[in-house]
Amino acid sequence: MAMTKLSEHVLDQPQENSVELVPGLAHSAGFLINRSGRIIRERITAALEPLPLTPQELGILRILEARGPLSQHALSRVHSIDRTTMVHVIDGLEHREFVVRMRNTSDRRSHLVYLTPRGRKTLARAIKIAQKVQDEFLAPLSTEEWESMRLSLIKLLSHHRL
Amino acid sequence: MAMTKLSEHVLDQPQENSVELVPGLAHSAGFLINRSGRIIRERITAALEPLPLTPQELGILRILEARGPLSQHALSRVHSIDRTTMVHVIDGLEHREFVVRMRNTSDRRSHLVYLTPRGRKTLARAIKIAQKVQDEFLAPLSTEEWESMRLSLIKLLSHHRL
DNA sequence: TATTGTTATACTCTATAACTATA
DNA sequence: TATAGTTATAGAGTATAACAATA
Repeated sequence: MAMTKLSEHVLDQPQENSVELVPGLAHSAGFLINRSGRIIRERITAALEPLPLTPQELGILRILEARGPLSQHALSRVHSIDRTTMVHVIDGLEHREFVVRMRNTSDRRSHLVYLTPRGRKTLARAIKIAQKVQDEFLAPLSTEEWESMRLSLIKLLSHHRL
Repeated sequence: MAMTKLSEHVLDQPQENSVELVPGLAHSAGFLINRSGRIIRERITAALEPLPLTPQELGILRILEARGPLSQHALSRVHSIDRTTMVHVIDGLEHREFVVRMRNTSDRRSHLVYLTPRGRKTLARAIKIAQKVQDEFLAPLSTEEWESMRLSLIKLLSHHRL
């Protein structure tokens, strides 16, 4: 359980809310986005732990569901991690029987990664759990506020081609 | 230089833009926020490298400037990292003479961390550099769009007390 | 020659546990 | 007893370099 404990630190010292008291940080995109990202990532990590699945693995299962079987290298490009990192991630998923590697018959250098039925089932559960955490996290925003923020984030990602 | 290379991976394979092609991820707050956070963090990391300063260290210098001298433990609470991690961070900043530790005369267990003149000068340079990276990162958004997103992020952070 | 997957290795960031000095 | 700082250690996540198999 290598969860960080971002929440507990400050909860008992609410007067030290860094956003309110450090004006510069309240205007820093890097601070605001990364701090928010850390909070939701921690919560999703904790919520998915019993499956067990990490947020990163959830992302990979989602890509496989949407795009069908992919080679490890293609998967690592879509997911923006190094192919050497992907080896270990797929090792873990295969060990839990959420995916299987199969030789690509048309290019025997590559392995195609397939979702297993068990992987699909776990994916469905994980999506529900992540959705619930997300709803709680986004609770302070109106539907319109989140939709506006979501579209802005997609604009940023599209523009920077990632 | 242990920078990740999020940009380069996909730039030569633009058709594999994961946001556009994986519908589930385009609605995932965790994915969108963390991916955006990673991009801006990488860019600020690269831009601050010559100072040298990390984004995390920049945050600490900003807190010290806004709040005055703080103990390491107080600083670790405001910045939401463990006090044992803070030891190493302050070690690094002190080694570059951006801060100094001084015994707190009213509680001799604690060290107060002070910004040095050199630290202030570096902070000023770093803020300018980070601002430029931020402006480039936010370029696809209108002023109103970023302001709306900024207020939403602050709402999220305030609500979750971090 | 170039690419895919792999292994070995290392770096960064973070945490936990146990210690010392002080309260 | 409790807290501040420290040290030693470990884990997660990521990268680079070198290699074998295949194209």
